[in-house]
Amino acid sequence: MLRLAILSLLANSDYSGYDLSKAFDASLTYVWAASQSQIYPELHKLEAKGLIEGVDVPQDGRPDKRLYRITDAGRDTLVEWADELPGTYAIRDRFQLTTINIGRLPPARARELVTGQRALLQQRHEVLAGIAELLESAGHRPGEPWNDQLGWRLTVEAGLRTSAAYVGWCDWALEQLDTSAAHRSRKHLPPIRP
Amino acid sequence: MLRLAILSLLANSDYSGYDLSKAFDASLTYVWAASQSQIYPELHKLEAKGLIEGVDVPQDGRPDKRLYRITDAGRDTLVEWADELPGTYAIRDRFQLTTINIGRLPPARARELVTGQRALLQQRHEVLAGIAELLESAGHRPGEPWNDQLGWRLTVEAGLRTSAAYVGWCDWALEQLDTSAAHRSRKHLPPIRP
DNA sequence: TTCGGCATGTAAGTGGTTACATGATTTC
DNA sequence: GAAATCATGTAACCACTTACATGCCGAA
Repeated sequence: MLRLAILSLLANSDYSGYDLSKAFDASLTYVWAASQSQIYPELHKLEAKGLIEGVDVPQDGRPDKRLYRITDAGRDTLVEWADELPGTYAIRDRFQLTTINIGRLPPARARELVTGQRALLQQRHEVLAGIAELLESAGHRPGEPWNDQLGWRLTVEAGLRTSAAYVGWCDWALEQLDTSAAHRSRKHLPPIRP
Repeated sequence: MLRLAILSLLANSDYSGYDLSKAFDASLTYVWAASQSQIYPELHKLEAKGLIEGVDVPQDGRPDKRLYRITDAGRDTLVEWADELPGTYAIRDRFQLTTINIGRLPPARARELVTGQRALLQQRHEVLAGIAELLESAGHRPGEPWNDQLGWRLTVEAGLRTSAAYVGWCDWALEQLDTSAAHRSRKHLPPIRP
């Protein structure tokens, strides 16, 4: 699916491999993570298929680069790939595997882990909020007439809502952990009565 | 991370490879998807490491099976693996790659895709709600004293909240698509004035 | 002079998917 | 008689990660 992600970016503007990698880290990571070392080989494959074309751009003061542009065939293929309704929705959330076993850890450590995850998600939410503002100031606001770019705003909103929900869950989970831990300590350390 | 997922299940009860695969499809899929063909080799690896041990159980009327049980070393390793705070949170949401490009599709098709995704997430939410009820009737309710299994309820709640948020997003997205599509048709088909 | 940024890559390894193979039993 | 369920697996392939290699520039 990396190809779909790359074409989605190249459909808006030209990129070098390096710039693509930056663009992934800056925004697309929140939907589809990709590492540098994946991107270069994928660009070669896309060019071999004629979906993008690269031009060598000499630069002075810094290394030359190869700028890629999407072709007409590339745009057609992008639409084809996007136009598939997936029959399943598979997630893999590493942190939830920890959560399942969180009761095997000491309460203090359990708290630490959830707090850490909360920070990650909170930060993600802030970055996405920034992107949403940028998009809005660039004219991508709800209610726009139908156009090619309209999907970006929707995707950012999905990220905002799911990360907000996740942060909310973290807070709820912390409360749960605290009450459960309290029950245990009450059992083990009953209050002293003079 | 599949090992973590498998050990998490085996920590609660014994399973054959086949049963594990079923258990994944029935519940863990919503956190960590795994296919049959992955599970068998992984079980061999875990047994070779001494984290689980298998016993051949002869059966009549159906093929013999090999039941796996977690070892003490396995429980220790499970806790070690669970006790890692991840520094990043990488998602890969295929549908959002479609969403980015949804403005390139005809409005009717765009609607169809979001509606399809909504159905998937709605179903996921219902299955998770069923699991939550099961857990609660089995005594896994919020406020329980600290225990090994307490994480399951938390994980199910995370699934409930994120899928609910996703369904909410789908509804919002459908509204957005409708208003954008309406703007377009108003442009192309201005109202007739006698 | 050392580090970070720009720019492009390779190699080795891990993780995961899809499809297939086998074979008995039960259900439609 | 065909299909689904139980049960275990293999093989080929694709996707992704981590680590490394190269080389030049500018800033601290």
